[in-house]
Amino acid sequence: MMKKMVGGSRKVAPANSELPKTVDVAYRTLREWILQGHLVAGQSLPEAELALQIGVSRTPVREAIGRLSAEGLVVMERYRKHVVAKFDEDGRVEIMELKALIEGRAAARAATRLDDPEILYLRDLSNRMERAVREQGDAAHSLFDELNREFHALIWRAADSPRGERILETALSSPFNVLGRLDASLSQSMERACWYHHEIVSAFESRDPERARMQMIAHELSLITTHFPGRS
Amino acid sequence: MMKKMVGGSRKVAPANSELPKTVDVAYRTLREWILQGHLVAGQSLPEAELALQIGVSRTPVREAIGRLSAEGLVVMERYRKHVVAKFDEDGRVEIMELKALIEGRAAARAATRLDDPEILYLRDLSNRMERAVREQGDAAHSLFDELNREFHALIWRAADSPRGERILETALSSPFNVLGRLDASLSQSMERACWYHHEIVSAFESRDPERARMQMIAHELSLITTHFPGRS
DNA sequence: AAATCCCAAAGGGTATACTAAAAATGAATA
DNA sequence: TATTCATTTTTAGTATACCCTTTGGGATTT
Repeated sequence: MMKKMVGGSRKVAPANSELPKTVDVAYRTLREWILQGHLVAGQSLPEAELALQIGVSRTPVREAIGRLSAEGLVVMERYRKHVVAKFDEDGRVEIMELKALIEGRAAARAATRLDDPEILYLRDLSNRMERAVREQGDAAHSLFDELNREFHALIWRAADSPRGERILETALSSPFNVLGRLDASLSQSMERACWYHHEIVSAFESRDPERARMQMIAHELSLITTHFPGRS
Repeated sequence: MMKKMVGGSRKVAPANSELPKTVDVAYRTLREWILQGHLVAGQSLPEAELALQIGVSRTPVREAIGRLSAEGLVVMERYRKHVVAKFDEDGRVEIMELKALIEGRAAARAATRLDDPEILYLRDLSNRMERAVREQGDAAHSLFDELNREFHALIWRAADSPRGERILETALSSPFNVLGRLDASLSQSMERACWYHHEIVSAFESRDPERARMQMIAHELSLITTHFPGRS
């Protein structure tokens, strides 16, 4: 059989070196779609179709799915068919517990590493979150989310624990970690979170690692009760 | 055309062939090479050459490297060149601390989930490890390693925490977790491990999750002192 | 002689062709 | 009509061609 002239793209990618790799585009896009719920649990992930939708070829889509599979957000069903992972209640609780442990360690480390201005800033963030909830109620959600992210991000930066951080944002990221999923008593759960935030900042002010750890763990575990009221 | 598939598959799976994918071969091979030290830290990973050595094409090698990169065992240097990750002392300690937390949780869960025969078997394993060290000294190393693996594996099985287990064996696996790396006082560190093993089993016998957690954490953290004597 | 530039080699990134296996579809028969 | 078998279609796995950027050595220039 004669070898044919295969492959080779006529219209090949731009010549910009700072251009994001298409595999990263595919990865971020798919991850976003899964976390946002545009791709629901159990849904299959046909490579060709996704490639078409994202606007790249199958290869980067494949690699992206491989990475998501390594992270646990995608699993292989029977005979090599990739589907969006479905998390049962046990799985969600497991993730939240592991998250609590790792975030607790980050808080403990941060307690001895945050400097005074950073702690002041955390107190400020905490106050702003509380004010937002008090004044706007449920409507404070998106602002609260942003401040909350900043709060935790600053703690992680001080914790100086890159591997822990990476585990958190890959293996332990999940669509249900966002507070916004609570359909009922949203402002109540935000109020509770504010309380824990204040306690955590107080522990930082005392430079007390174990107190910071415990409050952070309690904070994270409280989300389990919020999401799964019937849980022990 | 818009017809729903009424039939579905009544006939379930004919004999599944389950042949080994080359990407898995590449992944396991590279992982092994890195963990065994055949590929040293900082060494570059030329796709074409590795593909040739492993006996597959570049594509599966690429995917394997991508997964290893997601796990942190491989990093991208400047201009998209993949190299074996190098772990400094801080990185190793960080991994061991995270490992301690997660194994501690597994022990706590196992304490209420192990049944009597399993606990008896753990006691037996613990005794056999101790005897091996007492009778053979440093030479007990490989036997000790095997029994130790079995010990921890049984705890993990009882813990019923698949995500925690997976995090441990991907993000937290590293070449330096093996006890065998200690050039000096190997039998001493094995003796110490035996002591902790006995304590852990005792905690299981008392069905005391927090005691099991603490002993397991202490066990894992003791490895830090063993590997890095100067560490606080 | 040192610095610079050019060209070629090397290697990674992407797209696509090819292959094989499983699911879907249709046909044939009881 | 329902079941089973064969064919088609779809899709994942793999290999490879071709693109681009980087890099290093040697030639040229100052």
